[in-house]
Amino acid sequence: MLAEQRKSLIMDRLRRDGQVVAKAVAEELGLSEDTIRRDLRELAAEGQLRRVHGGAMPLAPELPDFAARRTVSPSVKRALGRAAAALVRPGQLIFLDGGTSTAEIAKALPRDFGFTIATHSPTIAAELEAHPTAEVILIGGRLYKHSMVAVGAAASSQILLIRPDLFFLGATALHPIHGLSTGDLEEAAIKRLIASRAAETFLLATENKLDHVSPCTIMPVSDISGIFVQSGLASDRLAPYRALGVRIIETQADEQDGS
Amino acid sequence: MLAEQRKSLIMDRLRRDGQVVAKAVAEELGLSEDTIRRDLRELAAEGQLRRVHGGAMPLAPELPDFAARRTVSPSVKRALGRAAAALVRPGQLIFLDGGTSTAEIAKALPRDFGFTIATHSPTIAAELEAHPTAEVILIGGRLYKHSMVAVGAAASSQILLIRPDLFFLGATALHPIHGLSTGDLEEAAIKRLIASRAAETFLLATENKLDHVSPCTIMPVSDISGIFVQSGLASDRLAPYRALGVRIIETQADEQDGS
DNA sequence: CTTGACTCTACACGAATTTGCATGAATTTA
DNA sequence: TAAATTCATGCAAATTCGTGTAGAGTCAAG
Repeated sequence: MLAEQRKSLIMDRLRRDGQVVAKAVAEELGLSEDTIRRDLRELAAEGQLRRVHGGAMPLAPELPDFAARRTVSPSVKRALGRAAAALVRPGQLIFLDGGTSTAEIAKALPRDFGFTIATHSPTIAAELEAHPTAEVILIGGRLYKHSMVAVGAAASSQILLIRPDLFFLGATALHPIHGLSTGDLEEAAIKRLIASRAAETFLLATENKLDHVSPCTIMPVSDISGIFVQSGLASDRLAPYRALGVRIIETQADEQDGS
Repeated sequence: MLAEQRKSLIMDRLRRDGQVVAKAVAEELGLSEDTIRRDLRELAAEGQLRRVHGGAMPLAPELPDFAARRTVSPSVKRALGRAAAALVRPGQLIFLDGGTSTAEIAKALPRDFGFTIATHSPTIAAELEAHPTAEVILIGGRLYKHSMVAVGAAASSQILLIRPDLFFLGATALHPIHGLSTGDLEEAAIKRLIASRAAETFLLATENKLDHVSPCTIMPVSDISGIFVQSGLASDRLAPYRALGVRIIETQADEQDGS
């Protein structure tokens, strides 16, 4: 185990969990706490993290807006992201929608083979900067600030030039009768367009999206191939969706809930 | 076994695993560790990887490269960014190039009136999420990972649809005779195209860019309207540029030097 | 075919780095 | 206040590093 490798693992944990506990890392890696403490000290000296008693914290106390949205269900979204990323196969073209759930997919993408990611979210694209093997296609257009995705005619015309194998979609609301919906008309149009181009479309849905309705309809539930949800939901909540012929993929969140 | 063959195998491993352990490679190939170490040293000298104790790591996983570039002169870049942002007028269309200097412009943009920012850098676009009054146009295309900007035919065709009032440009090198240059051919082409569409083009140049040359030429110095530089440079270093009819805007860094 | 220059590899050895343990100080918790 | 963690430092053992050196292989000129 290389020292640098440890440090990058520590930084990964920090970004993922928002904190790092020295003892936990030491046990996990089978090394002495001294070694981990030394790493933390050096990373702190490099300005990579903030040293605290027992471990370390990120430098910036997380952007308030981002933090607020994260508190919804960070570990659940991670689980959804991991499960979705596992569908990716070498050489495929994957379209990632904007949003915090799909951002988790970007973090969990495999690193041992090549594929192409298309996205109209600059946030997702920036996230992929560190990825070693992913080719990235950025879809441009007028940027809809609230959700940070490109929309409009320019975005549409670029989307028409590609044909993704998989489309991982986020939505504000999901309802068995009213389908997928979101708050902005143009955003809904773009999502619909991407789905029409993609061979398969999958939705990532946290519990708070289920059985809700937002003003702008994206498409009926039957138009998507599958929905990723957290495990442990009552089966009668999922039954109406199953009845529409949609695959429901339940994902297990890891034990350690990030705060 | 040819040396080059070993090196490319090492690079493959690095891309695949995100790390390389000298000892492991030596055993696998039945060679001495010395040989592998030599290869690693040479690859590091070529800028292909980052040498660490026990092996090697990719160049920019944790963005040490980015961090290193920042440490060049954070307060100077802030000063350049502030001065450039001060040129922006209400209602204008501003094109921001990718890079750490132009990112400082994005941070310093006025917040008391409206304007439009176009950029082919998802990093810059993400930076503008928090801006209250800026409209953002994202230029898409194939993402050139190293500098995180969209390039290629798709990007070009979108740029041809807009006509910016100002273009704030970054470059790897600046030379009175050889002009502006950078390391990638496509990146140079995109910069050139944007400049040809913009009414005025301004370069942000930290001291380390002056009187250097990179492989791919962007354009002659005389094609740009002005260059932002830090104050306190020897006047004979700037004279050759002034002689080309280019405005030199000197900017005063603030007292508190970041780190 | 031989010679000489050049390159590459393995081994040797001192220097530098890393790691785990011990100790006493500092901090947190009850 | 007392007990329990956690921390920083010093130290020794192990690993890794860089340089110098010698031997093997390649290539071209003679």
